[in-house]
Amino acid sequence: MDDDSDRSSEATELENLTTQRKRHSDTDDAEDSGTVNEDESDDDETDDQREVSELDTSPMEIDAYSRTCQSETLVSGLAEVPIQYEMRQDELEHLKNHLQGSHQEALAIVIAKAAQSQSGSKIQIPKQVKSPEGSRSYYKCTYNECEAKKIESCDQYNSITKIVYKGQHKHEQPKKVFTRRGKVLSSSKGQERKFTSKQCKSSGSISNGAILVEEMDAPPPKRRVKKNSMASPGSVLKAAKKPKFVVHAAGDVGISADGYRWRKYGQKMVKGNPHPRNYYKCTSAGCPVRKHIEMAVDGSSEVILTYKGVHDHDIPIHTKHINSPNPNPNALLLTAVSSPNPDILT
DNA sequence: CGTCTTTGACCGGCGC
DNA sequence: GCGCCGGTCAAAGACG
Repeated sequence: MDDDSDRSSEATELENLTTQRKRHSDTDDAEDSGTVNEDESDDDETDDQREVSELDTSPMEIDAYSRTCQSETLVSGLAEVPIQYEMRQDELEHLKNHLQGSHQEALAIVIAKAAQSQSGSKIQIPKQVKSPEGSRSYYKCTYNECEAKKIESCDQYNSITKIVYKGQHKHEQPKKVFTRRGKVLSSSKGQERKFTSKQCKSSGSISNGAILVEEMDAPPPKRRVKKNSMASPGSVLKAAKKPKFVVHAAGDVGISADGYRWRKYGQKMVKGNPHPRNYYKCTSAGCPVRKHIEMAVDGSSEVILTYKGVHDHDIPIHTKHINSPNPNPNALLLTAVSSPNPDILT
């Protein structure tokens, strides 16, 4: 089978996922929110998380609360938490240029930009105003009833020339750090170990382009070991060092165009998500890389891709998108994320 | 006929 | 120790 059909089959899979989402969309909104709340409370709830629940918050409010905490996470850069960051078109262009180089560099840009936009204590929603000299981005604190605003001025090279803060935050700076599933990773005693074992080395996102990239150290290996094949401690150690990437992408972006060939080896319903998670292996001989794809729980069309491991080979196909005059920046970013760059591991 | 997908079963980790 | 859960295996079927 050729590469195009590979991509198309995976695209079909994603289309199926999208279809499933659409099929669920009428009924799942209420179900989703209920499921999320229920699941997190009965499964992963920690003391700190209960603290959130005790605030009599709806699932959406909890989500908002966890998002509020994400900027803190970004600063520390050490937790498994999605970080939302809206990237402007000119920034995307800038990113694309850098993607021609190393993806680590590109990631650094995303991260830096995200850090810039979230350097305050809150996630802020930007509204951009362009001018010949550059652009201004308007941010508003998303915290309930908080009127604090930030105006960020950039020059034509997208360098931030001025940041103006208006108003005071009416709340404490959030200190809790949540995992993706709502686990509190820091701020309470006894969480430090887990914090370091699941740390996120770097993060960035493009929410408008709808891609969110997370890179994290792999958690301790959960792979089962066959009874008759004694795994050496060395191999376990090696597995433990497998990097893990989590990519959030909108359903309509070219997420299948990461350039590698994948073979589906499993599908599983996971708790807290009405949509199945699909498991894929890289089909290249000996390549240990795996990924799984699932639809986001929330009402968005977001698709969550999780990559495990590093490809020990080059991209097997010619990604003509990359060489085209107008490459899809999202596909570029995904290609960058999954490309076998050893630098990203260190 | 080879390759890929589907899907139920199995296994290990983890929390209680 | 038990049960739940996520991840993987592998047989069977589908497909080109």
